[in-house]
Amino acid sequence: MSARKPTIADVASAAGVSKGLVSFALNDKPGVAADTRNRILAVADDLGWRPSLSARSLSTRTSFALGLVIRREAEVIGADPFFPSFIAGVESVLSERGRALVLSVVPDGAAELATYRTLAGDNRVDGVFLTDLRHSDQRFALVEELGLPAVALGHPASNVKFPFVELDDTSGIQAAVEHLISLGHTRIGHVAGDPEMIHGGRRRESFADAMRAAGLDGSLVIETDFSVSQGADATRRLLDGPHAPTAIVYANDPMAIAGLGVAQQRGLSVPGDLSITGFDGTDISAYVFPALTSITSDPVEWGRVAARTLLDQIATGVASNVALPPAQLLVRASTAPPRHHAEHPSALR
Amino acid sequence: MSARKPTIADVASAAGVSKGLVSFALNDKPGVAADTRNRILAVADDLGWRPSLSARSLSTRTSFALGLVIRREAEVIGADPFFPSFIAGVESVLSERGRALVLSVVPDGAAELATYRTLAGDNRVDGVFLTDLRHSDQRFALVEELGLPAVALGHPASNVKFPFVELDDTSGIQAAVEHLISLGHTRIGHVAGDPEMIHGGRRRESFADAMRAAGLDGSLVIETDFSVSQGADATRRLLDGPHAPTAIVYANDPMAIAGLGVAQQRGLSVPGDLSITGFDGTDISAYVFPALTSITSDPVEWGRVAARTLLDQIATGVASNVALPPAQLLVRASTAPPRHHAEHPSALR
DNA sequence: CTGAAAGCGCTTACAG
DNA sequence: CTGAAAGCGCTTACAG
Repeated sequence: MSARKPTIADVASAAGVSKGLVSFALNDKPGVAADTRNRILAVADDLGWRPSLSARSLSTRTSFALGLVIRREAEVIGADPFFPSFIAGVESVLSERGRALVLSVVPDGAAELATYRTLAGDNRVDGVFLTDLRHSDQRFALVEELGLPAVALGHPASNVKFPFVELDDTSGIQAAVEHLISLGHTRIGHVAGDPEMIHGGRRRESFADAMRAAGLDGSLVIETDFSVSQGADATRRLLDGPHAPTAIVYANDPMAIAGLGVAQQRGLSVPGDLSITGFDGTDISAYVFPALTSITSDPVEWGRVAARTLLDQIATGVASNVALPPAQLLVRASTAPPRHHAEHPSALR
Repeated sequence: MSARKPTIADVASAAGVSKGLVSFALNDKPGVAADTRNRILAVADDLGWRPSLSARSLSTRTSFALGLVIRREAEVIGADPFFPSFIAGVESVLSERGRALVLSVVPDGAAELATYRTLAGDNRVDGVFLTDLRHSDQRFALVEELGLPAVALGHPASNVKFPFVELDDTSGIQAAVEHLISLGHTRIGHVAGDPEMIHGGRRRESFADAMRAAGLDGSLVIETDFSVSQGADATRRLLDGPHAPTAIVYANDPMAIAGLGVAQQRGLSVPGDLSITGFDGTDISAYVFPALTSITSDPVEWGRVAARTLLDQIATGVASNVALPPAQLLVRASTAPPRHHAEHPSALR
């Protein structure tokens, strides 16, 4: 009824105990008789007491929040649907545990590192998610220096002291290449992502490995920064080259959609003249024409598991690495036998 | 040098003043001689003192953070590139003012309201952004009840006590309709967004108004939830109807891209048989084939201005509404005269 | 099993 | 213009 929010002192006096005991009851500490504890909690509930977050933060040096720093250039940020889904997964875990997500979006590496420093220095978060891992990633040393608990998405290149949650994307790329080969393709190109990023580089290697395993030339690769515009550009260069591919494996869906646009603009039929595969199985990839064969993962689940892992790491100081189910090839309409191979037996398999 | 982070007491004793004076100097309060102030600040800098956020929060009841609650169903969340860009704009302002962004993603209206309550009850944020405004939006009463400063994106339907930052999208829709009419189209359909949402409803009205102004039938409208799948579905229904349109105005780009897919799947040529316009001018819309005529706004700038407005509102209790430059029609390749009107004079204008 | 008290690191009247 | 002290609302040894 009073305008003032009730504090722990109000609860203590209403329950006829000391503030300390209320705190113990709240935090499930031992040393409180069961019925005393229940009485205290009932009184707290009656009064509508919500323990003050800032008071708890000050005495426990805990912020009850987790941090996510996204480093993306303005041009790339909108096209990638990974983060919204990932964040939805993270949120589903945090909300039920009374934690909040602090999000930063930064344009470059310097701002990224500065942001982690500020987050840690302000005690703004209790731990951070590390996404878009890079080779020789400076964040690994930084979070250690800062003593900031962390969880990485993907398999770090070097040994690190924090847990990671990985989702194998190599088998998906391999499956895509094998699928194309089984359709009769032999000249297959790859529009790769940013080679600085571990997952960009690894998808590229998986492509090369799969081609090599089939005795084919896997050097038809163009690197990009994962952006739509570079995806379109890479497609043009591939098609203009001396050995134009009959199929292209893209490192993400937005680039594949841009590649589809380039092909169509040139009057090439997809998949008749050119087969195309994407990566991520985004919503929209099912609705372009032809519907995109893609490699699907589950970013929402990735978010959930990463959040749980980070929370464990913070609470106990240790958490085990998790391997999520690998990304799966989802065959839709953008892949078919190459035109001059249409009657090839392998196409009938 | 010490492992312990310096506190205000360390700064005070090092500078030979009281803690109170350090606080006054830090917060630019009057009553500190200029050279004393400079000396204190220099000492603080020397010691590498970072005022504790939680201590400040506890005494000032300020969190130095802003909240954004995004209510989206899982299916829609990934496809809409608005939020990543908007957030990047918000961040650019917050980071330079030492504020953080607390982000929540919730699946439905009940969770949305509960989240605002928690954010306010925990004093987790000093104010909130209100996006995706609805008619008779329950959040308007809620933020008032909670005493939570807010800024709305778009023009609220009712009178509200907080400022809003709007971006006119009606003139863009009108320009699109007029553009299509000038090309010779008379049967124009509209794949509308969620009618519950103010911007969804308003785009629909703008469409109807523009058609009416030209003496055309503006009833060829199908409502959706803004999702890609419903966009595709609405397109099919429009094309299957008794008066199949020769042009369709979509309420967002992802639906327009899905509509393009549907048209192509049916063997319709775009823009030959069907002209299409999108909304938002997303990156990818320039790379599909044919490149999408769309209506472009500037979500990054929207984020910047909204953040500044909310910060003003929090600091001073008032802030003026802002009208951003209206969304602009960007004509690309997905619009052309209808085939049987190709020789119509209006097409040559 | 319970209580009284100090402490977390700031801010802010209040007195000089 | 400056200092000493109380207060924000919790948690946590410490003593019983």
